[in-house]
Amino acid sequence: MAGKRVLVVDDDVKTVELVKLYLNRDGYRVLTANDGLEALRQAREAHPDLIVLDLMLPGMDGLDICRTIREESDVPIIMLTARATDEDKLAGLGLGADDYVTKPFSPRELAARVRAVLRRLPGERGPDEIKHGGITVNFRSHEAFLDGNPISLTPVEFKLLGVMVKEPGRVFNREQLIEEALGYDFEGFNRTIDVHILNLRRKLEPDPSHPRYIRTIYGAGYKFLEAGRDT
Amino acid sequence: MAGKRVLVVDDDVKTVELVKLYLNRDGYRVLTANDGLEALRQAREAHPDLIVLDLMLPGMDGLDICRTIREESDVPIIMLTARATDEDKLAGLGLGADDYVTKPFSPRELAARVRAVLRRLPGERGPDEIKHGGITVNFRSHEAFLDGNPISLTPVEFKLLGVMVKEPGRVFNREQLIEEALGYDFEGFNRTIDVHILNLRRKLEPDPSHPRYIRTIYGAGYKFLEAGRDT
DNA sequence: TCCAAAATTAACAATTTCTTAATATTTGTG
DNA sequence: CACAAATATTAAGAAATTGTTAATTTTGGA
Repeated sequence: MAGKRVLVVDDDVKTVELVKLYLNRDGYRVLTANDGLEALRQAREAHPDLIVLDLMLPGMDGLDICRTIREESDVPIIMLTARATDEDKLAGLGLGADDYVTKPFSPRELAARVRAVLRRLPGERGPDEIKHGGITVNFRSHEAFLDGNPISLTPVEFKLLGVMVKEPGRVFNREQLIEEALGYDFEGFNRTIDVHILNLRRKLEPDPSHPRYIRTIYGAGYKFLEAGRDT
Repeated sequence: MAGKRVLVVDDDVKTVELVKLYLNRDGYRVLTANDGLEALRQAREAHPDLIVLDLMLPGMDGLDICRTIREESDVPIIMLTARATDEDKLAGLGLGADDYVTKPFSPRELAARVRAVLRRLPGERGPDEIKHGGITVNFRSHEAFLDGNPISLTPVEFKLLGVMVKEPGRVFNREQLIEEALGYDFEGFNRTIDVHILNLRRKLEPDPSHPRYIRTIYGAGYKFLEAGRDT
């Protein structure tokens, strides 16, 4: 993951610079363009891994740019717009935008969305079903099982488990879990995660006070234990 | 790393001199400015590696300066301010400040933050796992192993070992270890590190009284022995 | 709109870790 | 070898983190 390239297109230089700053901080290489033609040129020549595209552009409309780029490649696009109507949203998504951010936006949130879109890129989507130990998570049917028996999870619980189960052994801190399970626009208390973890454990741990699947890493976060390991 | 340049901007001459003294001591070359216009001129002409910027300036507001500088470069900025409200903090960070210190501040802490910001600049992060001799440190899973067997470390112990293991053979003095493992806002006793090192040794040294991995350098600090060396 | 389920927050308890201080040991030096 | 300075060790109290419960707010559907 050595510095993916992100093309940021907006006619407002300040906006572009602000976004660039935040993306740089996340380790991305940032290309910029201030109008539609320049955006097209960059998209064709540099083949960025993702494009952040303002809907309102001088000369050529953002929707046209989006459509044109879409005809030439599958690069993910995050739309940026002042308008917030559902029609715009649908139009943008219909044209192949992967996400949608309305102005004024927090650069922090945009950066989170860029991370999210790029993260779910490689290999499109993972397998429909993942098994580890006695836990089975089926993303297609949105079901979870413990030793073959279905367990009923709330949406947040399902996402939490899903995120951790995809990378067994990896420690996720609360901020990471919030970003994945509660959404990057969540502004609340990060210990909310604790309660969801607690509820998850009650549903899937044989002995919730001695967790076998979801382990706490003191001072760091939580992780789903890789299968077979018991330490 | 030959003397990075830091621009310090504050209308109070004493403050500037105090900060300059501490930064000089750390080996930085320090430029100074007492008002907004001078700050802008310096920023444009000298291209410093980092700017310490007071929020309250005569003539031009610090936020305006910050915004203007941001339009012209990606130089990291540490905000300095008497106000401490969350809105100010957000405004500053939204404008691209990299860190925030509220007055009155300890010059020691400011210097530490300058080091921290400059350190995380080259960015990215190292490998997920590092091995030396019988020691393995996995940053992804937040685990450490001795000859393949997991050893359970506290957060501070893990950070300490992690820092040293990344640069085997390098001596770290107590202040450096405190900055990395306890945080640059730590105000406590120097010798706290000794206890953590002791506890680390108990967990990972086959014979803690004859350390093989974490060696004491009398009068200097500690180092993680490079693999294969035994002296 | 109203209800039920879910999510979030707040408060307090339980646990783990950190820090300090006091004492012992080791190291370097004249 | 003796002395001073630096480091090691121990144990206890302080601080931080997490677990848990319960009350409140929000959400989504009938």
